[in-house]
Amino acid sequence: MIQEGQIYTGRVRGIKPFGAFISIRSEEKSKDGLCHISQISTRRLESPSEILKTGQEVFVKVIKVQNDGKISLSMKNIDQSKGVEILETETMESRGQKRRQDADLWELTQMNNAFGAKRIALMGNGGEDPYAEVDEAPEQDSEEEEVEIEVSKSVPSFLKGKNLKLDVDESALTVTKNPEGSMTRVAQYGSKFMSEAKTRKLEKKKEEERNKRLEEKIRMNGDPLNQITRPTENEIKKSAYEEWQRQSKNQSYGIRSNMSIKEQRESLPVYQKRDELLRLVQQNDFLIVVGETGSGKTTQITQYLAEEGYSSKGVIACTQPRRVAATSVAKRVAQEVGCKVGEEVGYTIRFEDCTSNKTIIKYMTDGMLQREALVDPDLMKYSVIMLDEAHERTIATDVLFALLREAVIRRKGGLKLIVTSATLDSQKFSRYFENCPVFHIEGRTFPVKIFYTKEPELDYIQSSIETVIDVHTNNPPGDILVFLTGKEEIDTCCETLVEKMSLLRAEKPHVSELIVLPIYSSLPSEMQSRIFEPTPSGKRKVVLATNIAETSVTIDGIYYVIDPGYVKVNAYDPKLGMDSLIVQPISRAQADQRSGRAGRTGPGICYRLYTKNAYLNEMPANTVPEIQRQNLSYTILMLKAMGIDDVLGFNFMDRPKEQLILTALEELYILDALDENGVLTEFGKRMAFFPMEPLLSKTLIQSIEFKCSDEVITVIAMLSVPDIFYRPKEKRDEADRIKAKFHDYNGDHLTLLNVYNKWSDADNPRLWCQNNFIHEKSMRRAREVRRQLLKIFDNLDKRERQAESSVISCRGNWDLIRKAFVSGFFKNSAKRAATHDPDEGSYRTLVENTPVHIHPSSSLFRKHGVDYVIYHTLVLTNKEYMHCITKIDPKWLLMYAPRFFKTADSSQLSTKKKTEKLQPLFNRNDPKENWRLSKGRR
DNA sequence: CACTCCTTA
Repeated sequence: MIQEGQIYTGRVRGIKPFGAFISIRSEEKSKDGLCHISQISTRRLESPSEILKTGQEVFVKVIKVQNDGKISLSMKNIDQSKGVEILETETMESRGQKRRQDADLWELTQMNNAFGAKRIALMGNGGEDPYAEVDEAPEQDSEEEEVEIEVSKSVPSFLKGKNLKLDVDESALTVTKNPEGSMTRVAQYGSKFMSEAKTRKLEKKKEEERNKRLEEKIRMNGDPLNQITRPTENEIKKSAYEEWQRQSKNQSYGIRSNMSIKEQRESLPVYQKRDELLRLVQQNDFLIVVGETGSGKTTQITQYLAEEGYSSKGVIACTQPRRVAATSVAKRVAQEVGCKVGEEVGYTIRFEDCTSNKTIIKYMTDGMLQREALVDPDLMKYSVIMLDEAHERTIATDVLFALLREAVIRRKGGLKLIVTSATLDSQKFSRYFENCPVFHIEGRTFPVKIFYTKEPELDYIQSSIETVIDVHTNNPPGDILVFLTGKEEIDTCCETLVEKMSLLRAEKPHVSELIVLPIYSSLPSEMQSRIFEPTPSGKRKVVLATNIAETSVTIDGIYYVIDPGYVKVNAYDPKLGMDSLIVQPISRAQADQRSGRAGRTGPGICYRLYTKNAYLNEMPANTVPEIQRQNLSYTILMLKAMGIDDVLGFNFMDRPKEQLILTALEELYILDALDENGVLTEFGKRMAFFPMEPLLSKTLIQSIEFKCSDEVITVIAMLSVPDIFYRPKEKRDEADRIKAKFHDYNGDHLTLLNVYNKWSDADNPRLWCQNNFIHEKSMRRAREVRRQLLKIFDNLDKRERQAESSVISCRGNWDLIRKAFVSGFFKNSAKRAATHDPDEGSYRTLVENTPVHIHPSSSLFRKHGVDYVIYHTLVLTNKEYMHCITKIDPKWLLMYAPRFFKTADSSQLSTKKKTEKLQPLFNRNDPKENWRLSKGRR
């Protein structure tokens, strides 16, 4: 018999990313003639493959032999040369030694089926491989048992003494400059017009349902909306085509083709300052460039640097916050240089590396350079890096600020950094970069006349609509751009404008036609591109846009901008782990950016639907940088992976609140990416290989142990793209019905898997998407993410010297997929509220007990018998909604997140429940207690 | 009964 507490010789049977499988020799067979291989896991900083080799003999201590024959092992404090226990006395241990031991602890994990249990037959002297492996069938879930679960977070030593509890005030978003101002109040209460439109819509729907005859009548007479838009749509298309043909013949190439590329380049404002700019670059390692729009900085500065010879010392890089910007600028510059994209001039974005060894000018996304800094912190292949559009302050740019600042200093003149900024914060930028000079290049835009309202507007939707109609009826030709906060507002405004215009034109036939077009990111791209069609003469176009039209999309021919002064901003609440989409007043910088959109093709006018006083006194100067209002766990993991341990002291230009960093650290600790001392674990290192949120990378790695990585890769690819379900206004119900065909009983993660599988099986994927109301673009993107993930898995296998691929299919055992997600997303778990709860259908999160709701788009919406769930994200919009939800068995929380959950206090349980209760409370920190986790699972 | 925007080997 194998004895507890004894040291045995074992043999390493296989090395896993986490640890190893170890088999133990024993004199006697176990009851069923089988001996178990146990899994041993490690938290060392080295990879297990660096410590152990397959076939190697090791000394292990048996901690526990269970009734079913399962064995718990440990290698902690076993002298591997002698096979004896190292006994230490407490007094000898200095604090430092203790710490090192903690970090080196070989942690033991009781093997169970979910973690890839294998049995080996013990054959005696039969001559066959005594270690031949026998796969054990995955255990089916036993019938439901009631378990009460509560959170039992332990605070790691590196976070002890830190204030992890937040004050209520602090957890809420406070970014407004003037919380008492009229704009803030309006933002809080919302538009009366909107809420009225909403109730009107609801009533309308009710009426329609009640009276089918009326519906038929409407159909016979024609829907008022369609009556107006349909004939005009054809007209637009026809005349737009004619217009386009006329323009492409004479005009659109007109100005450009008259000028040679050389002449065009020399006509840019930046050309006048070429020599001065190059002198400053030569004299300084850091340089701030304030380049207004139309100055030519993005396309020219890189070329000047290359002409000046900087390319001989390394690649000249220029970062952009968006993928399209990186590719389109690279194409333009390649044209100017006279090469193909990918030769001397290239670009690198995710999934697309269009560079070669000839490339000397490289445009890339800021996120891409951030990933590159992870591999090479000194960025040795670059001689100059230009952080373009830095005033947008994306998280990647902010991180690069600090990383590049250090890299430039370390490389002592070998690397130059150019940062572009807006006028407003150029001094701040200069101070941060060692008081470097600021270089101004004037832009080339047309003047924009700005009008303010005399009184504060109480309903910005209503006044936007009124202003549009006013401009249309009274002002000379020129298209209108209106900035609204979201899809719902835009749709309602579109409808109202079309209605109002038809009434107006019936009354006053001389009023010209107004073409109303919406644009927001979730609109399919063929609908989006309609805004670029030129306006037929004699008509006017009004584009209702979200802030997508501030930077990402530029529409030619806009002469009027209507700016109500609000945006929807995402503010992450670290305490609740919840994104909040809140309507807020914009910043002054943003207001200026918006008005600038009127002056691109000629002098323009901007109507600001707020007072000048509000602009000056209620609006903050700058938008709060993203790094101060997002979940930072991915960013912090990257920093840790770069060897930056003191993230609290990291030199951010605008430091995020300590709470935001602390909760990110805590999240990483909970996921086992950080150890007790806040040091990156081997597991965390592996997580950093994946370009995604830590919750996702943890799930991905765990899925190997759950033997369902193939499927989990697909689901995570689907989670990493924008919403795949398309819901056009007219065919909403049909779309919903078709979507329901994909629903899985257990929730949205598996629904996504269904969709992906059906899509990849389809003969004609394009047609399939059309028929099933699915965004084809997102699906193709998901396939790209999937491919990338497969590659990363492959690389990890090579790194771990794994012969077999760790991409494993669960072959239909989809419970394993849900279990894998529990092991990553246990933090995002919620429990159905008690049935007597007044708010029926609501849930409460296990971590903070926040009331939350199932989003109506979920396949679990209004489903019964769903008591425990995990969710992908929590977003506060109209309500606190969980998005992408999957039903789970609460026992899984105990099994796969044992450091985080425990069963509820036994005194609260009924006697019946007590007998069924899975586990007594145990000491999570004692490896000897780990065996309890899977006891009772038979 | 429902969605600001963007990115990441």
